[in-house]
Amino acid sequence: MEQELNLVEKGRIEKLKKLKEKGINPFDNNFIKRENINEIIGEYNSKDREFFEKNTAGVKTAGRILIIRNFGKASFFRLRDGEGEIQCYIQKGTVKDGDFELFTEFIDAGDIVSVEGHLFRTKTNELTIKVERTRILTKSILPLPEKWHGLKDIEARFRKRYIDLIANSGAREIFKKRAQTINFIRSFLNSNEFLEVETPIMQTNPGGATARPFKTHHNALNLELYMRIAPELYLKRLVVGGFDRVYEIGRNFRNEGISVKHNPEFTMLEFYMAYATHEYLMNFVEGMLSELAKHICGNLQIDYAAEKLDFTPPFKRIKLKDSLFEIAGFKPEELDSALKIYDILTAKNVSNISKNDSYGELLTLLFDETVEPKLINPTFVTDYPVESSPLARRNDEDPSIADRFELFIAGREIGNAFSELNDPFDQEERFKSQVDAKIKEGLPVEMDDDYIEALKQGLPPTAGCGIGIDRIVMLLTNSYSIRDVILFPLLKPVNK
RNA sequence: GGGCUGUUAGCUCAAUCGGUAGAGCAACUGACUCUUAAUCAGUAGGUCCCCGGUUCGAUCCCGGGACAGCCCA
Repeated sequence: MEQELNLVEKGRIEKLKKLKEKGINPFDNNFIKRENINEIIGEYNSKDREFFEKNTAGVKTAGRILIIRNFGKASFFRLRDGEGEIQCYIQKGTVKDGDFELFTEFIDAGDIVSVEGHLFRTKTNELTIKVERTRILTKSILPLPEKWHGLKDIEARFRKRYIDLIANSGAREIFKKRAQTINFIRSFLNSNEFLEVETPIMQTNPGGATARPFKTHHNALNLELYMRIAPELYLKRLVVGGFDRVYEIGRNFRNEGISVKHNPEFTMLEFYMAYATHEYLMNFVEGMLSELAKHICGNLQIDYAAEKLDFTPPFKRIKLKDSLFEIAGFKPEELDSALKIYDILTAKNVSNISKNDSYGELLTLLFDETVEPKLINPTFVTDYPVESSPLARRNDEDPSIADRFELFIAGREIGNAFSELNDPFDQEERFKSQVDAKIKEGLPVEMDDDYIEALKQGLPPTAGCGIGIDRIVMLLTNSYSIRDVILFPLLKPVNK
């Protein structure tokens, strides 16, 4: 608060005082709009000049002034509300005596004002409100960013997202599309008889994925709690309970690195469908995403960075091992033992590998390294080794692979799905080895006995799928960084 | 975690091979009743990210730190 005020602030505070002296509240309330700006545009944009000469199109709206162009005895300004933007024109003579001077003296770009008047078309045929009454609703004390370049500074855009949203229409568009994406997915699932549910975010035993959780504490119970890393195990309990189709769209938390692809909190869709298989879900996901792309982008082909992504179904499908041959170009004899793969990975400087890793785990790592970045168009990869799929059902013909697929788009993992393992004894065994492995990594896990008990109660044959919403929104909005699609991404605080 | 880059006026950016900085927009004053980044004339505005060091003198050189971006692991 002791900071030096800049000149603009000083001037605005001076205006504030003068307004108060005149009995005008610069932080007014009690204005009800009759119409939003996009309603005005929707109704009158098609009407020509003659229409406005013959008819009086009265409007009463409000918004933030973006820019003012002043001409002595007249003034143009642009007004924006939540959805729309329109030009206004105020002229000495068309407003009450003294109101024009009040406007030019005290109103600045950035202020929020109400506007009442009639529509007309300017010389250049722009739909414009001729202002007859205007009132300041909120005085803005801080200046807007530069009108032409907007707010460019990446850090400032994230820290002060409200300015980014005022100044950069691209940012507004991204978050509208984000909302539309979630709405679309929700209604798609609802219309397929899925039930939306909410499961615990604070958990005593974080499971359903391999990741470091955030820790928190409940005071009254004196209980260590973790922020969930996935909702999976709770959602499947609900399928046991008889909700055959459930989904949750919600925040997960992973206490790991931050990158253009990772934010510590991110949004996932997980849905579970009883009496379905992972094969069935591939078709289902394909349908959902292609309709989503069409709904959001108006097209099945969308631009992403330098790539063109084609969401036309059917998506390419390939077995994990085949992809190493066909896409990465390995020869079968190069990958016929764990040791050989280990050597290839070591040569590629891949860290976090060990000679004790199983053939399947190494194969998956090699896939991540060599195939994943090349999967540009939507591609389902199937036949994952069972070792890297601890919650997935074993394939009936080949028990070394899981009935699972992952979906890749633009070189990134977008979704992960499988036929759920519902054999409580197999699950218990796999949990045990998973728990051992996690403990070795120092992760806080224990056996989820309650989940095993739920499976003993009987989980119907079920398939489930998780889709990263942030990453989907990145694709649909051509965003390079996850931070562009999260309103308030995590940043370190700046110490003063 | 490592490497590279950046941080200068409210915003977008210059400049200074070491002599305390400049433009456009925004602001302020004046002119202007159809503009579209309005125009014209003028004025004011700076902890050059922070802390040390070298130096007669540091925004610039050196060391440390903060935050951010990109790349790598």
